[in-house]
Amino acid sequence: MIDANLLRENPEAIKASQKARGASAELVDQAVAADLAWRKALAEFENLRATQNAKSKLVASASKEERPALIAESQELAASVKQAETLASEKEAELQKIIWQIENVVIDGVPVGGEDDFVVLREEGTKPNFSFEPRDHVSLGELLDVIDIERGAKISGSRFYFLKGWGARLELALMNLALDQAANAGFTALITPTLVKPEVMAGTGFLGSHADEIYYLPADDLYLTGTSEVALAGYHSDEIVDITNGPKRYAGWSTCYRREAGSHGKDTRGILRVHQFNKLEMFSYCNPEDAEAEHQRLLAWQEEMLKKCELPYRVIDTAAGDLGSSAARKYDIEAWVPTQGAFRELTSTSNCTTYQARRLNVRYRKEDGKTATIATLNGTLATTRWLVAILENHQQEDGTVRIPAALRPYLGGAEFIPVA
RNA sequence: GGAGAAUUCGCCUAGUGGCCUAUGGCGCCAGCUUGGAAAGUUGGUUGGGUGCAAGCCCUCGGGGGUUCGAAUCCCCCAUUCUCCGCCA
Repeated sequence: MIDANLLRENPEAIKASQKARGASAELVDQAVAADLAWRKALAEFENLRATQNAKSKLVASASKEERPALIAESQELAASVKQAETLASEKEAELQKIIWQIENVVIDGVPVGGEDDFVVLREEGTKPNFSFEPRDHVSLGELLDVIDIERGAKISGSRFYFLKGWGARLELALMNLALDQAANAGFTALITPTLVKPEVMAGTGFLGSHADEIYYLPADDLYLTGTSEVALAGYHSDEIVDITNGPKRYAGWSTCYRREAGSHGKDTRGILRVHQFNKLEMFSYCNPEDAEAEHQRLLAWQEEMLKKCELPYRVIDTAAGDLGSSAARKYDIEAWVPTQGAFRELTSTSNCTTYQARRLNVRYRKEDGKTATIATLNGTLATTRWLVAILENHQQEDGTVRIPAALRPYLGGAEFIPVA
């Protein structure tokens, strides 16, 4: 949710942001009008209520003779108070409905445009130079017997798979490497619920335009989360978080579920785009003034992981039109996928500023003792998709895959994944 | 799935229709005291909304209701605990 003060003081800034995203600027005008209407109705109700409270108080101390007249007066008042209260809450609901649709205000400097208008910030690592025809991760998966897509489809349908043998171990190794890195950096590890209530899903901003990507269980009115970000953001909802000693950081591990409703025919081969995968997510609650610096720190930790996995990558600054509704800025790291001759997204880190926290009512205490809305940020540290890049970039001519040195301690010291 | 109990300001707790503008303790903050501390003592200590402000309104798990007036009475929901049943 955007800041009501900003709406009152500088609606033009919000309009400009909405335009940059390709979202509705008209919503902002509607919100300003609804805000005025609500405050007017609220003032009327509160004045009536104050009168009623005063009269009620008189009843208690009134004499027997005075009482009936006072009660009669109050009775009359009660009806108009109720009416005014109803009107005020209707106006508030109207305002909320509009204001919740307005997306986060984009940070200055974010590239304008849509999906293809990202800016490449840097490119790191060396792309492998194969002296043979490289196999894609599906072929390698079969050859090494580490990914079983056929049986995944047999029991669950398309976009499901089994990780098997060294494949299963490799994923756990990757997750553990990431978790250790995060823990050493001061993150608190969390294994999160993957079914959440509607208000939490809505609070994190996922029920907007992406609602059809989410699995929903109507019998229980619960949503399956597509990222542990949902649970991590909800973790401190309705709380005042202590960040006097710096940002509160969590490393959340969970299985993630995505319907991929809008992506039929896209990345149908292999495990690049699947309905279920595992992810280790960094999440940070911090002072809003520190949010942009924290964003850079999250990005640096992500790059550290990419380097440990010895993957060539580039960092992109996502354009305004491609940001999620909660994000004010987003950096993606894309790893080189040799058989596609392309960079593919392995991580994403978003600065949600105070937008998400305001919806979920997460605050911190300022130095003057007053409370204020906190800032939230998130970023991927490892996902199942990384296996694609690791397998393809580190393959040898004989089909074996060299294990990056940083992962070996988690795989009993093995240096290669052998052919099955 | 069935039966019962509970939910009060960080924690514990008092409170059965108006004097609740919510009691007391712990913790925390500030003052006094002290060479400094502890102890003692005095005061403060839930949050939110609105308004230029004074102020006003809301907040006793959440939402409705009864009433001139609800922490208190009624209904629904959530969560926790206990017991029974079922199950991995």
